[in-house]
Amino acid sequence: MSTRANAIKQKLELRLKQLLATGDLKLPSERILSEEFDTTRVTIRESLRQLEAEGVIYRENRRGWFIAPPRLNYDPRVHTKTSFMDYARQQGFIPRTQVLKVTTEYADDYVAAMMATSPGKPLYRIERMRSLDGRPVLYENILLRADLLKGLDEKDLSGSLHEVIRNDFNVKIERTDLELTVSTLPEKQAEALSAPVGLSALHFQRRYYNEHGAVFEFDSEYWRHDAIAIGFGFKNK
Amino acid sequence: MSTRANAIKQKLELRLKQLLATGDLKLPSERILSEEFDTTRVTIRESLRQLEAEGVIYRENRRGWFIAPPRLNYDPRVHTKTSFMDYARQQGFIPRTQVLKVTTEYADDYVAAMMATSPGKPLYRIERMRSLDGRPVLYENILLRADLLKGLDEKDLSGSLHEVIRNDFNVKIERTDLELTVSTLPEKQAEALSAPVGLSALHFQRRYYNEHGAVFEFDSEYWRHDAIAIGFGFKNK
DNA sequence: TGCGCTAACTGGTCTATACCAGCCTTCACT
DNA sequence: AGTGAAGGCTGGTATAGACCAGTTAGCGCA
Repeated sequence: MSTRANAIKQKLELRLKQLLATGDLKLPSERILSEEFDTTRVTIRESLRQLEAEGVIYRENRRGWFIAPPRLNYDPRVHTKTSFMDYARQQGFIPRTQVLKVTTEYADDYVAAMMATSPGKPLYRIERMRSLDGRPVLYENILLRADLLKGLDEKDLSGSLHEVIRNDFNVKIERTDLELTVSTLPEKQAEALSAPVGLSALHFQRRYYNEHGAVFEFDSEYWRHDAIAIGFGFKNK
Repeated sequence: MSTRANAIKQKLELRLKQLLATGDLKLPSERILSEEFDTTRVTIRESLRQLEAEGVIYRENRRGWFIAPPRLNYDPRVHTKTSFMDYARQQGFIPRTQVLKVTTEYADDYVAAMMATSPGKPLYRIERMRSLDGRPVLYENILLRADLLKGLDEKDLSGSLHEVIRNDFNVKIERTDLELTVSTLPEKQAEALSAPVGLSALHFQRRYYNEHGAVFEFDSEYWRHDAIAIGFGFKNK
């Protein structure tokens, strides 16, 4: 394209390479960049937004723009077998899980439908935030059937949830299904991740079935779009 | 949030419901909206961009903003078995495939590495665009080992590619791996889809292996982010 | 009736400017 | 040395206005 913003974007990409070479991960401020490229902040921001949407750079609220770290490679199918903590470490990240809230509630119509159960069923709700190398990347909202997992809310939930379920409860994870869409971070999630509201995000919805075909867990996860690459392989029958 | 753009976004969501109720899928123009909400086009556009990023609305170049149609539900694992045409029709869409370009070329270093073969190998390159109900949603760039699929470039490629491979060639699709990231539409892809450059997109990279473990096909696909929901289920071993 | 030009309308891009809100460094005082 | 207030930095949001480039509908002429 021959737009101003696009030309600037390409020049910025060169600058990023230079920065990376010197090990500097912080970009100059928008005002400095707009002087350097002889344009206004609005246009510079347009270029920066493009690079942000590509996952090349990201911003921290009122602190500045930074070069994006490598993505976590993620196979959604191993979620039940290998914990987040484990495979993040395998890829050289320092992962952390923070439990934000654990509550008990009762299924409303929507949740009851999603979990194929009846409204009013008691549920545990767990909200967690996970980070890589100190950078928050994932917000999860987990709903669990309290009648099938009584006492789970008093366990240590800062590690692998499925390890806890496997070890301390008589529930077998038989089947999983998931839906994945590209959306944006809602307000609450954005705040928890200290990310701008409306940042592009990958939204997972997951259902876990026990050996009797009942949904005992229903998750909603928001990942920063620039923090993750989904990858997996399979045999063709 | 208490920002102006966010308040307007919420009001817009109400307007969208009203429009949907009357069956009208076109939004009023930005100028009219900015008068209606007593603000400037810049702010209105910010609200519209948010809704666009969520996949609620989309725009057609210099024609206006429209309410987004339902997403195609897509299981990336059935790609080899069921064709795009078939499962789109199953979900009530009218699909169309348009072959943009078919060329022969030789593997460069990057492609050779991705296909685990040597540079210089002859390849067919197929570029296709696919649409649902007349709306372009997918751009694909397919690279195929010409030595393993000699003559493929002269077949009818406007239907299922893997059906052609299955029926007319002695190549068995044994295994697939794929990587999926959120990115944006590059210039060429955006043009082919008549979409704005930089629109959020789902980027697939796929590798197909034959029964001898060789990569005979390497794909790069860009989907409009608002046109697709990835969904699948699996058993936990 | 049908064709072609025109003019109005659409979003796309850009300038220039202003003020707000949170972060961070500096420096003076204890 | 430790503490705390101040001020300058950052991005975040908003206004007002301009011109560009395709789209579309309408009008007048053949």
